[in-house]
Amino acid sequence: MSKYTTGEIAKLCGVSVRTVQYYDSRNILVPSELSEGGRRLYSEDDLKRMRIICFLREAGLPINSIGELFAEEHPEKIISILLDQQEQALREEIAEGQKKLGIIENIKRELKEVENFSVESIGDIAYVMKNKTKLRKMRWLMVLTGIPVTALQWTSIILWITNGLWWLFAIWACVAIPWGIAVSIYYFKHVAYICPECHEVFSPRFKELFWAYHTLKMRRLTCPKCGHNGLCIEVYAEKGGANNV
Amino acid sequence: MSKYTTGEIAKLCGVSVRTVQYYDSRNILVPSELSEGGRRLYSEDDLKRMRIICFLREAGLPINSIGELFAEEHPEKIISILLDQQEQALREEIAEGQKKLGIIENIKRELKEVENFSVESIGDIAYVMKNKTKLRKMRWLMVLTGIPVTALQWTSIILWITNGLWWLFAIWACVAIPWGIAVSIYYFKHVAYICPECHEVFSPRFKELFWAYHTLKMRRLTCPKCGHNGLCIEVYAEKGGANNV
DNA sequence: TTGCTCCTCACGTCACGTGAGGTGGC
DNA sequence: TTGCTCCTCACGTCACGTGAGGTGGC
Repeated sequence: MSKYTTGEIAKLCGVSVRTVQYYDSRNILVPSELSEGGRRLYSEDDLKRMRIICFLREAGLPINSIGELFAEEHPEKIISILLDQQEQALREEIAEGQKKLGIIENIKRELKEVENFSVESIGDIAYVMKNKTKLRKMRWLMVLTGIPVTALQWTSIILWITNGLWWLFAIWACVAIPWGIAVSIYYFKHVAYICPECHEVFSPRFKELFWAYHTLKMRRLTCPKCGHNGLCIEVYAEKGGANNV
Repeated sequence: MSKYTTGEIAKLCGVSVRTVQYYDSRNILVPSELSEGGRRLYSEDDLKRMRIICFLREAGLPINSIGELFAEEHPEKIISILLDQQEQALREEIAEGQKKLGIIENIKRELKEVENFSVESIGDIAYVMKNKTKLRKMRWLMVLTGIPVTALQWTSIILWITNGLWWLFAIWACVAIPWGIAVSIYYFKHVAYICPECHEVFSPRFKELFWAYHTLKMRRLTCPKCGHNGLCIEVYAEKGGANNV
């Protein structure tokens, strides 16, 4: 019967000598014999067992579980539980990793649009990302409530042209003007802006907001804190005031 | 200027008090003030910084990297490097997780076909899995080399029936019989079997092998080690003999 | 005065890696 | 005798969690 030394077991299983020693100390794989000089001697069965241990470790099973499996009289009872648990854990781990990856990719994308980068810009990106869905929801809500108004607008215009039916357009005007004001107020109450200079989140005056130059995501405003005038990113305004984020 | 205690910072950022204290000890977020009683007092800026730290931690960045980012005079130089590194690391982590998941699923599938489960059965599964591609390759090789022989067979049979061309079939027989023998020898030289009882990997005699009852993956054989007779899983025979796996 | 919060050690986690200093075995 | 392998401590990793024992602040 051939005997293997620590180093041989390690090489045959593709692990370090330290790992083999560690499994001994943790009672996962205790050598079946010790030499007179105190060296570990492993049997053929030990090698087989080590191969099984390494295989299960490749699947990510913790060594304690592997140890329990070997200690158990009826391993068939716990093996499937262990595998199910590990599968569950791995799925969560992967999902976690993908979530992190998503955050990284988001940061990278947003980073491209930042001009004067400082560490605080990351705070702005965090703010934008966390409220992105809320802002999007609100914008969609506005588009959807706008559809009937727009439909009425075109219907009334067409009827005016084709049938000379002018009063439908008058009704539309009576509806659309208050609707436009209400919507604007609602919208401006629920958005805030981030100063690219001092990274303050602020809600500007309605008047400034209304007339300011803007793109889809930004608006040229003056920061009430540092006085900087520039393009500010639009975000959803958290309840409780802009400062109390 | 409002000041926050450790507990307030923790609650506002959704972490534990211990975490806030830990970031202080690691110089990631040192409170801007200490009370006379030695309690940590955090400013508004500290809170903002903590938010950024927590956000970057959500992306999985190590706190040391976050600390460097804040220490750096030109963070724009290292932020993209850090993000790229982290993205790379996450992709590897996810790939690693998926590999482990694949192993788990494989074990589960193979486990269903095992009757008398013992821990050693996992060793068998490992063996089967590691040599699966080799075995599959060999089987495909045999099928592919068999195609011209089979083509010749049918061509000759058809020509014999339709044109009375008997000698083509005779040629086929002269080719096919040695071919069959050669292929069988080659095949049986490259496969081994695992005893379901003692988990020994063995290569049986050609005669026993040839006549034994078999399915696609198993063959009824007698184990030379323990004498057990039963269905043994077919595996690829590792070079250097079956025992020296 | 009484809860509540906060403070500082200090150990534990998980599976080893990495020396240090010494020795077995060919 | 000389390399090579192996041995046992013992600390380090990473980001905290979890007590223990004591104190600040309303």
